[in-house]
Amino acid sequence: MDPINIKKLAEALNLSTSTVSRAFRNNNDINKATKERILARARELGYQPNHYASNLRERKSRTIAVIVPELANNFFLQVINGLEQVASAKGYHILIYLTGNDYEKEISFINHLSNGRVDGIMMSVSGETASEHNYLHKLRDKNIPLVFFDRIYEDIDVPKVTTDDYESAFQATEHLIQAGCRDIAFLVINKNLSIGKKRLQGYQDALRQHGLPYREELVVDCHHDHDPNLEILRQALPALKPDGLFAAVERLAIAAYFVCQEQGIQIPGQLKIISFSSLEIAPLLNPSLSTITQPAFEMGIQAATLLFEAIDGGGQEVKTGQIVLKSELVPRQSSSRAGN
Amino acid sequence: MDPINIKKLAEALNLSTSTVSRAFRNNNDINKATKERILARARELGYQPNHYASNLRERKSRTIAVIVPELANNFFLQVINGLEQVASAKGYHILIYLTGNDYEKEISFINHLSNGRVDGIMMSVSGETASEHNYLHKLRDKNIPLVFFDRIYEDIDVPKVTTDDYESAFQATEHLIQAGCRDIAFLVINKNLSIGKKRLQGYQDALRQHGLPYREELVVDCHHDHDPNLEILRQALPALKPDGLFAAVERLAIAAYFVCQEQGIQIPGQLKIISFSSLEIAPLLNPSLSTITQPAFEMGIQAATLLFEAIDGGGQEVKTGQIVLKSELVPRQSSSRAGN
DNA sequence: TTGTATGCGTTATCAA
DNA sequence: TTGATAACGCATACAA
Repeated sequence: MDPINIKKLAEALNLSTSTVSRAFRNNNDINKATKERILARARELGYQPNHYASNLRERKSRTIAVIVPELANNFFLQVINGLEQVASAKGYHILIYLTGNDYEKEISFINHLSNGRVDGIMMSVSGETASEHNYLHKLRDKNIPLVFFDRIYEDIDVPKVTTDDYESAFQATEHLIQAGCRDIAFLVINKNLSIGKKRLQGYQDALRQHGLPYREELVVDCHHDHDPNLEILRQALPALKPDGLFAAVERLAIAAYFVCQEQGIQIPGQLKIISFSSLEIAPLLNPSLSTITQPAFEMGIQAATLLFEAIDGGGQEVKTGQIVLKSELVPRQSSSRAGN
Repeated sequence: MDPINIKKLAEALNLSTSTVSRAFRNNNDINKATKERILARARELGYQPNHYASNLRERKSRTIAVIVPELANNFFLQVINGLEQVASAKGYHILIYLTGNDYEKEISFINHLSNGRVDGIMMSVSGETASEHNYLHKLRDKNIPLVFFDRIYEDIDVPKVTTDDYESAFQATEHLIQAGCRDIAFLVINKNLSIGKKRLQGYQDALRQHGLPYREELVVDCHHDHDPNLEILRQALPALKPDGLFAAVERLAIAAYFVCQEQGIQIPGQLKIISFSSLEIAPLLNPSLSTITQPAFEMGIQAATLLFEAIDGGGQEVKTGQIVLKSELVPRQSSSRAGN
């Protein structure tokens, strides 16, 4: 098939390309009847305006990018679901990029995307707070709005949507203390990353406030991947013999469950566990898992809304506020007082 | 900032746009030194070739679309992960579209994508086999390759990647029978959809082969959404009193677990359960869930590979074969013989 | 209400 | 090895 384009369609209708073009936009400078005629014929010939040509002309892509560390994670999934709802309602398309927690990849994506490929970017960052973020300035220079969610760089002045990480971590730790724990391990992937840091602080402050010592060895540095985490915990649990465990990320609680199963450690009898988690089936685990649940879907909606405000606002008055959503602590069996 | 483009960069370097353009492609018709100089200056000025202009010119988008019914599903997640691995290795970008199991949306996406927006499409279909699929012919007319995975339309002649649904369903049913079940319920969302149909057949044939009657009332039609499923099962379980339950989709097993918990039905004592599922934490459920696990990641890789073969092959010799991957039955406590 | 002409930023062809 | 030019398909300013 030779491809159909606006010119051929115009010829077939004995009209000019401008008129045809007008039929496909909400342009009122066109006769209703001709518009109908054009659309009818277009359907017949299978014509659709070429997206790339339109974008080139309009300098608008109607596309946004979402950059996340990974997909195999209920949290990001739900966020993307929220984003999708907002985006598709506005007729926007979504490009998805996975950094795999690789900082270099993040830089590469951003560079790639700063060429007008997208109208805006939503990102949960992969790198460490300490690292250089100059590559992000390019976006500002090019007027491409950026919104952070969950994992953020604090030194970059863009709109951010997070949850109350510090407070939730404080509560979670307090919850374990009140359940009778004294030696509470904190599992974290990167305690220098935005969220890891905040959650660590909440953990520390809760200990302090309840007169418990902060013991650095109880902070267990974990990995992004499952198998190394199993190894780490196989060593750490017998060595540290904690009676409480607070996981900063769902995946770490899962690993802990597996290792407890292996080593015959009773939850919550010998070890009480609570974790940040977006797992819908937390109640079905053995034992059911106490969670701090972040409003992930809502977060996607909010972040997307901020992003579209920036896009529609023409990048002029860039809002740079931070929205903090509340997480919910749901106690279940894994952290119940012994005997229950 | 006034935007930088190839022309300005060329001026700044006292070169022609053609030369600059060559520097950004693997074009050997260029002096190594000038190329270096161009790239250096480009970095300095923050120049990146405009994606839309390039695409318009080259008629290649280096972008593919993946259309899935939903995201909140470990299976699709893992498939997309596989796809992403293949695509990013080839420098392709991924657009993601969610149908929400809405057939109309699927049609709309396909129409949208038939304008050259993408170089290829990977889809797990949302509609019923019975419905009209003429909108898909447009893709063929426009030489946009399409590959189906998991949920397919059999009447459309494109490459397909599925798993051995019939055999797995047969095995799963047989597994329950051998565990002592006689009244085995089959939970399915759409028994007319490709996979639902195959799995139903496997279920039926296994019953027959083992001399058990096929009772239509034991086939429970479920919903895509969680809450309605709870309602359905709250009614169905007490009414049917099955001693075995085979869920065609992970989500249905989850719903069954919740309802059993509510109604105090013992798994596996009173009811044995097995389900298609890609849940990594199936071993941690209470009780651990017996699964038929599809090689989802592998499926993503295979489907993406087929897609790129079609894309790179210029859409000429369109392969239309079907790849069938093997699923794995993993027995766990939820279907163990009473007492274990 | 419709048509003409121009350019969006890039790349391919051809000539130098 | 480099440069001039045309074209990709569309949308807008302007003229009719």
